[in-house]
Amino acid sequence: MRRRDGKKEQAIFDAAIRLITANGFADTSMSKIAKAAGVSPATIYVYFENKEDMLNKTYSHVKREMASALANGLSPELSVAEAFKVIWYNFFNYTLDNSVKFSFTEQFANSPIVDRVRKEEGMSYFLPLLAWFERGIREKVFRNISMELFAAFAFAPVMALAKQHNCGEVVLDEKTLKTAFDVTWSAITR
Amino acid sequence: MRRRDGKKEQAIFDAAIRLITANGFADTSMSKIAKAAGVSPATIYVYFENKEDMLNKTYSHVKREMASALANGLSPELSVAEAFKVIWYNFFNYTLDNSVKFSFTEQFANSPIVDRVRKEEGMSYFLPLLAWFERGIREKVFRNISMELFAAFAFAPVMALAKQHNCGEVVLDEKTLKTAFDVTWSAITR
Amino acid sequence: MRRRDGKKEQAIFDAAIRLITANGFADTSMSKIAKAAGVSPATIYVYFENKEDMLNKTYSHVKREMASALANGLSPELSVAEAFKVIWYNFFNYTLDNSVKFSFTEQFANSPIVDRVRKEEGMSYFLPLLAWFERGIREKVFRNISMELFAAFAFAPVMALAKQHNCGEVVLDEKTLKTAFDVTWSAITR
Amino acid sequence: MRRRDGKKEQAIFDAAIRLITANGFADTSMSKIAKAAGVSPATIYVYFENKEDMLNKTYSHVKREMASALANGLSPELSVAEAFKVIWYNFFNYTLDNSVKFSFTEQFANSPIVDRVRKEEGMSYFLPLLAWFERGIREKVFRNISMELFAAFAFAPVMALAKQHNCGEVVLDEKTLKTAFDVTWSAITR
DNA sequence: TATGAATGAGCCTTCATTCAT
DNA sequence: CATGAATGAAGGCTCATTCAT
Repeated sequence: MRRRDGKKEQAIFDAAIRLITANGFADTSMSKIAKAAGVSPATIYVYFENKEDMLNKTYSHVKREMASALANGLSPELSVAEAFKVIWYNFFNYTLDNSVKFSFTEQFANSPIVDRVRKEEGMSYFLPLLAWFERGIREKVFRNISMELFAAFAFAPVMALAKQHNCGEVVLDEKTLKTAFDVTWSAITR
Repeated sequence: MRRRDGKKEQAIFDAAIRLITANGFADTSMSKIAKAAGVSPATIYVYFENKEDMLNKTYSHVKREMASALANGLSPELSVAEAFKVIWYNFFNYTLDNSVKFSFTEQFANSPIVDRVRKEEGMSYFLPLLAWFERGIREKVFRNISMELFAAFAFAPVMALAKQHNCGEVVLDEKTLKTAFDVTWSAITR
Repeated sequence: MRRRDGKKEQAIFDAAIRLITANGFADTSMSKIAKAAGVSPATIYVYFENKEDMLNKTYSHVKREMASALANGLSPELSVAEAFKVIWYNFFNYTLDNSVKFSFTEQFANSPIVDRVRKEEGMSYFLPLLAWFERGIREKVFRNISMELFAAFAFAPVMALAKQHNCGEVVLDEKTLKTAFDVTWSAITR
Repeated sequence: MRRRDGKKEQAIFDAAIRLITANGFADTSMSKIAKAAGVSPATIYVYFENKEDMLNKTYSHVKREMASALANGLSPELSVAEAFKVIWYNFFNYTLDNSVKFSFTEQFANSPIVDRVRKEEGMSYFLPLLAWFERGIREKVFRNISMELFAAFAFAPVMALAKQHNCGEVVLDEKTLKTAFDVTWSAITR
């Protein structure tokens, strides 16, 4: 008996992300995903319970990868300011380098298709970053605001710009990026 | 000969916004919209060419209404600072009072379903507000940044918070709102 | 109160013949016919009971016209041979000059859509021509065969050629026509 | 993995031929064909791309069978006269024994529904018979006329009579058949 | 495990016909 | 008489999922 084939699962993930991002969840049939992944439609049901389960697992998969990317280069020796800068640029770079995956997750940010449980699970991957925020408050580097407010001002503008960049509506060069960071910094610090 | 019934069209708009926001575009059948609007499925095709056309026209309809709400209370005598405050609070209030319509438009912000033409048309309704931004730059109230950067920092955080509020993840009381405005203001001004 | 408008009825006939010939009966909607005829769909129901009735009446209309065309130039003084030649060429010319109407009737020759009653009515218009056949038998010009056999050999080949001509598969020049007539003549005469 | 079931395809062919001949193409729904064939509507789409493709393939299927029937009993030793007689009677017998299939093909002889490609493919099955015609010309048995004229006079009357027979308008007994053949023979020979 | 065949349910859309003016 | 709006019914087709191998 063959074991589950990790490569097949990965191929299904990749095909699903690509097709769903391009055409939307409902307009992406299991057959198309199967064909793009090089497997039979029935094979998908070996790895996932059903279409919704496949989406949820794919969503988690991407979110975990994304959270991991954000933490890249962080170390306890860094100052809060340095750490924030690292995270902020990591975020920007991830969205630009992985625009398809980024768009994929954004598509479900306000959608009822991905269930609440998975979304919270997705959030949880980012919790380690939260420690930096709390330290920033304690050290009186950041404004004394709630985490939600902080996140909204620290990352929502980045995401908005990244989306526009991926659509080709805006060009984000080195200088613009620096300006964006400066504005962000002046918003969240005392 | 019967005349076209504006009430029917409005009923279709309302039903479409409500159902599509709740279940997504693809999972909202024309039959369900028709039933919710109290008309026959075929009647929808009297007012719209097809499902996609219905979505596009509904999108425009909502965007126009939204832009109109944002301009409420504006007058040329206001200072830039006053005008911005009016617009910002108008925006916040609209998203809170019309959470369904706001979610509806957000659902298509990064989706290929609503066509580019309609999105640009939707944008155009907001152009009058642009004049205030340009005046703010001229008067050296705002930072000297591009309109895209400005919009990202002035409104993306509001939208992020509004979404969380509508999901029940965050409570936006008077005080929080004031804080949010202050942070925004410190971000975009010199 | 206005009386029924013959021009409208004629316009409906013309549109129906043209569209049904081009696209078939079932693929020609009442709305399309109405639009092509420059009237409202509801207006068609002033002149006809329903779609089937419209087809049947159109069919009769064309058949009567066709029978009339075949008799053109006939007169009692002609010999049987002369009369047959007139009819045969009339038939040929009609099919070539009125290829759309000819195709229209052919479309229903073996179809259950036009009812039996109308088909027999259509046949009846051709009865006057039958007298010439009987006279030809009596005068021992024609073979002593049944009317059905006679019709099959006298006209079926012409129709087959006319159809091919209208499809562009065959070119019928003067010389070919004469040959065709000669072959026909040698088939049906003693 | 299940294998494709030739019996299912044949059942679909049979049901389609029967129903389309009786009610016409447009008035024969895929559901009805499926039910008559004892399969699910969706199953038809396993074997055919769409309704039109199903019709085209069914048409080809019948044409091939028909051409095969016409060649039954032919052998190179036969004289042209003998061979023609064999073919002619084969044709007649086929139309009488397979009146439904014959009507089926006739229904599309002058219709744009079956595409040109399929019609030419259908024609091609009859090409082997063409050799006999050419030999008949060479041996100066047949008149020196084009193939189209030959076909029109050799077979169009047969077809016309067969149709009337199938409608019950004419009875074709042994003697009538012989007469028909004699008339045909006198038409096409010198 | 892996797969292509098979399917019942459902969707978008069209249409012949009627309604109301 | 004339008409555009309105509609219930039906059709072609797709799809998520299961079957049988």
